[in-house]
Amino acid sequence: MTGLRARQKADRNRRILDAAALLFREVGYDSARIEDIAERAEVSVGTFYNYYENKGDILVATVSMEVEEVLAAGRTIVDNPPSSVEGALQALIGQYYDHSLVYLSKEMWRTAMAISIQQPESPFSKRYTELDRRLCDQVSTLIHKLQVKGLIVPGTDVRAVGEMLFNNLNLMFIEFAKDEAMPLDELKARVARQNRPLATLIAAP
Amino acid sequence: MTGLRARQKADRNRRILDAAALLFREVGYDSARIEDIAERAEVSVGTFYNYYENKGDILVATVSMEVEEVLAAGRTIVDNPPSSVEGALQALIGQYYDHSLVYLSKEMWRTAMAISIQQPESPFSKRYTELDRRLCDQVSTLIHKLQVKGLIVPGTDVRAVGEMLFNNLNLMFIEFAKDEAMPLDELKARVARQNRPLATLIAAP
DNA sequence: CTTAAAAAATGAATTCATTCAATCTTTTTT
DNA sequence: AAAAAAGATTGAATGAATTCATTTTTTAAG
Repeated sequence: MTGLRARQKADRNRRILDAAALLFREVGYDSARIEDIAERAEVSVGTFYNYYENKGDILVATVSMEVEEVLAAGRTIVDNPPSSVEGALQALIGQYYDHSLVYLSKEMWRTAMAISIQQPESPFSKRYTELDRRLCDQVSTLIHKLQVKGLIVPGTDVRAVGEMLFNNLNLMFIEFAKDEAMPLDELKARVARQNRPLATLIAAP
Repeated sequence: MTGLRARQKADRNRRILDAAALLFREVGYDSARIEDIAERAEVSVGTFYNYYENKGDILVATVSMEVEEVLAAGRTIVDNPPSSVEGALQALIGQYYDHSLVYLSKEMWRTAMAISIQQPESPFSKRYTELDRRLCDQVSTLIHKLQVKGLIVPGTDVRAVGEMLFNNLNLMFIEFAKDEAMPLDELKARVARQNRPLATLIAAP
């Protein structure tokens, strides 16, 4: 059986994470005070810092959980993709984007992305970056599957194409998060337009 | 002649900007205290805040000056591009990347990019975003010129291609800034590989 | 069961960005 | 040229994140 210490630790960690996620959603990242998070989690401020390096860290932890879900959602598309290059891409990317705002506000995304850029060495930033890499892989995998199905011209550098498509959809998501006024549909439409040339050109005749 | 007040204002503004740029380079962004910047610029802390909304703002101002130079450097390539799609792209992108680290450290880039994402409504963030847009336009312009020259298949959506190429080079630059160990050459090589499929496919036969 | 060692929790103290009411300087008006 | 108005500067006060010496709790040893 697990020792008392280990159980308490896991328990406190969860309480802190839950309290933070909730408070971020309620009042936004900036207005959420560490003191309040600590109070809700029934630990001291000092203890908070034993579990997370800094305020940003716990946001990135929250966001990472969301990205895990996005990855899982993407898997259903990759496992059974539409049979056109453009259609498959739109399905996967649409899945990503639709999931993105279910639990997180644009402000939370902005903050998490900013932190993962600014402090790339913190443990949770590394986790976030790793998740991005897996999303990128997922896009490449989709392209590869389409190639195996004969939908993409043989000899295409699948990884290069996947990376370019992913980097584009990722940067466009940053633009989307920066602009509170931009609706999801506009994001999708713009990315679809950007994808079209490449998608059309790599499609097997 | 300009009024005394206007002259003093311009002078103070320059002193603050110079002091900040220097201090950022000397000790890095985080360790540079507003109090020290103000002291070097021979103004009070309060005055600093009359000129810049917050600490991030003045970094983004510094970085923006650098991006202006990158834009100017890019113009020389666009005005007289190499006569192959891949070559032209590599020349322009190489110019961008080579310029990027002349005056700014990776840490300064990271911080500036993070701020422009996190506080997109601050005046200098808007300026930074605007400069990004102009860089993107420059890439599209290059593609367009190549198309006019007959080097790219007619009917290609030049803007869509330009945006995708730019978003890719931009995100790769973020990755580069996040990884202190990555050398410029690796960045260039990776982007060149990513560009190849699209560059090859849009090239007129 | 007691005691020593290790691991965690605690919150008061520190640090730094940011604010704002009071003061000073420049410009405009009479 | 004096007075009023407008525009700027100032630095002490505020507020929030982060630190760290001390205390408390848990585990391991005898």
